[in-house]
Amino acid sequence: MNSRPKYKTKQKEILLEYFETVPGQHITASDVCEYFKSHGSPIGQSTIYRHLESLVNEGILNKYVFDPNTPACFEYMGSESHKECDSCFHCKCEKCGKLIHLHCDELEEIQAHLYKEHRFKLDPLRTVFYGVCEDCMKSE
Amino acid sequence: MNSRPKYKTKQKEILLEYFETVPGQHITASDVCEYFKSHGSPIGQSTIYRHLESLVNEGILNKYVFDPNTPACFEYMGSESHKECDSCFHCKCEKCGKLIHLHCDELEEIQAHLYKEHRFKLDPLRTVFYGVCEDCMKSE
DNA sequence: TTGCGTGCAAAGGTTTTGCATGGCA
DNA sequence: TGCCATGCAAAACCTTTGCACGCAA
Repeated sequence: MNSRPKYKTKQKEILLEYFETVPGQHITASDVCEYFKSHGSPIGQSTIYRHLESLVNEGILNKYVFDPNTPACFEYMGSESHKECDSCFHCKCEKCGKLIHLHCDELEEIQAHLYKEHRFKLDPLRTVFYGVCEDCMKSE
Repeated sequence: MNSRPKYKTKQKEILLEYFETVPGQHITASDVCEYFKSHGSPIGQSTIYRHLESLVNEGILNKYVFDPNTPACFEYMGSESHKECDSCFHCKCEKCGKLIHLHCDELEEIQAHLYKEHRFKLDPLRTVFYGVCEDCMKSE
């Protein structure tokens, strides 16, 4: 729905290359900024934000927001559609803030159930399960 | 984990009273601010934010964040413990923004599964399922 | 050459913090 | 009286926007 890129630029190219090296990881805008700064090819932060937005619109990245005043996280979903994470939970620990990927078929059942019984089409990509992770349970 | 209120103050009292009048609705911090300002008993915004945080920690309010740069929403969950919503999904429609309460035993199964198989203690009060509601699916 | 892409700087809006004052117990 | 709670103002924070310059086609 927003500006579709018409030119192929160096910045966009290396940005995508970077994300391809960190599949399944959660990256913030400032992570990206730092990365390119420390690699000798800095990219302006507004450029980064603008690319992140358009990549999200294209479905190449996924965006997660956990709190205001906390940077949003972006995850590379592959340029093909999001097959890999169709069966992937995202769990966020309320104690330590850790983000966990769980690959599990159970999610599909939940999805099917919500759809059949409650007429609600779950979006697994945006849904985050909050709770307490194993490590933090131990130290409680 | 944060400052627990020790004194009973007027501000806290009327804040809770206000939330009791809007069960199931989504209220932002500035909504609260405006409400009390226009009712002749303004409350400092920092006070409001501090109370909102502690009420969330007590489980009396639930907090939803949809985007950074967009105010967080708060929902009254009942002052008694959270019995009523122990078996309650919260589903948020990405299209129309509607919030849906679903009462369903299935959640308990999900909870048990996450705990047993993945060592993750789900917090149903903070977890929101994102997706598309029935009405919006129809009009798609 | 045309106009999109870039990057700096500044604005924008929400939330947090510092600190002095006021109020509960 | 002893602390906690309050509220103002300012800071902090991430993100967006304005605008001039540069670069792809």
